[in-house]
Amino acid sequence: MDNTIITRFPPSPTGSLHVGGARTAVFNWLYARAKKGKFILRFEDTDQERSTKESEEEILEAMEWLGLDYDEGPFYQTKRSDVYQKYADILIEKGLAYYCTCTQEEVEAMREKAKAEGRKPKYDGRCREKGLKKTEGAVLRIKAPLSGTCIIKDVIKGNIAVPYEELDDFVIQRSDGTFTYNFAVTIDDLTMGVSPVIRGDDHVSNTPKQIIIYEALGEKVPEFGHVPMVLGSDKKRLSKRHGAMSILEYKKLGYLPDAVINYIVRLGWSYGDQEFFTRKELIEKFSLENIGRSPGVFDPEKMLSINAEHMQNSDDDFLCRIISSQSKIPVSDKLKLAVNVYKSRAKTLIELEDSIKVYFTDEFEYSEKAAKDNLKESSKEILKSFADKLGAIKDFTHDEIDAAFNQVLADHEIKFPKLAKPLRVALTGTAQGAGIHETLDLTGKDKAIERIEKAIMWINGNKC
RNA sequence: GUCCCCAUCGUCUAGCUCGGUCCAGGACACCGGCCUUUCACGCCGGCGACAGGGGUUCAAAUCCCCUUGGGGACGCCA
Repeated sequence: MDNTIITRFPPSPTGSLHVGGARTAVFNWLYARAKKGKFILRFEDTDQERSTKESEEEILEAMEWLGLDYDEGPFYQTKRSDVYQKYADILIEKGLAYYCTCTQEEVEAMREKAKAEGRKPKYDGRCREKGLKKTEGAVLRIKAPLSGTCIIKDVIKGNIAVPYEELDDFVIQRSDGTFTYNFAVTIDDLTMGVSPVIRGDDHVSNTPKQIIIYEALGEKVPEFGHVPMVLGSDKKRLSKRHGAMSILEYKKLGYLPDAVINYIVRLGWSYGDQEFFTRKELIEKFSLENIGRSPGVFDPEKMLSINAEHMQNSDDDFLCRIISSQSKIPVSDKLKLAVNVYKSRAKTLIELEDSIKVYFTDEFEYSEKAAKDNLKESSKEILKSFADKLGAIKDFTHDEIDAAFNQVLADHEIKFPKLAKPLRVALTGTAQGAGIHETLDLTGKDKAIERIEKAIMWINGNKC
């Protein structure tokens, strides 16, 4: 018809969207966006036992959070059996599919035997030429080529050759009338015009089966792109214990969706030495050719640091809105200032919120060590005289504050840190954080005096 | 067992298509230092890899073969 690129993401709603799944979703989405094509969402829910509505909703929510919008769907395989039946009938008519009445036990026995003889475990095709009619308990099998080689044209891995002898006459329709995964996927991709089919590495061995179906139907075989798996730190397939939790967990942990996408894409794909990408840049620069061929290990630390980088590069207003919605602190110039000053000190949105909330509440505690080291008897007078000077200030400007600093410093014959450090602890409860001017600005004059007095009381109380 | 895929610092990777510019570059982590009232940020420097063995070649991380290692798949699951 036309050359529009159509990609798809086909999760089975049997669990949440985790890192690996999200990555193939992102690759498909990016490629469609990069090529100005279409991105389709399709739920492969033919496994009625394990599919749940909750999983479906969670996947939808995760995709929305990541900003992976789709142009068509979501489609549901369970609602498309009539389409599959139509194509199965074509195959039967062409004599390229046949009914088989072997029991599962019989087939299992064949496989055991073949295995024992050192051959590939497979169905031996005993019903292939029997011309059996459809009967209770019969399955529909495809007539697979007996010889020759299947060439998978893979845009990522290059051509892959698999001898047809490796495959058997696999089942395309179960005895209960439902269709198997390989058949449903193929018909879906075919009828939805999907190409390239971008999916995980673990599907390469399914691909020859699907090619057999396309060819039996006399249809054009799409292009494939198999992306390598994501591994855990032990080089084993990623699982919960490696931190392969739901992608939504990262939202809870305070990650930015763009950072998650950046990390996930860069794991297995590269663009020279560049590490940091905005979503826009990714769409501009993404290409299938630059996806690597080897599996990659998921590194939570690197993802964290990419997130920190995205935080730093984020617009203050944008960060402000997120912090406000997650913390109930209303958006204000003060919040914006706080975000601006603290965003380079936080690796996640949660850390950011934690570090600035002291400016929006009167309830905060001194960190034990910070108080012990800085709120000492010797700091009392210094703090006291600074509070007095502050009280006398007319304009709460940096110049006036500096003047107050200098006076206190001169009066007590001390260096700046002797005042600044206890002051920061008095104002924020911790020994580290923003510069003292920013800290004062965020606290406000009256609150600053109040907190200094509170700190002095604390020193007095602590003494006894 | 059989088939398929893969192999550069601890990890993600550049380089491999067109062998020499690579005694291998960047990033995370780690270790020093600078900046600085603190902590971050930033900047500078350090540590650290072509799995092994054979070829081909004047020359190999780059091409070929073998070995080893890792991953995946062999269902009326997806």
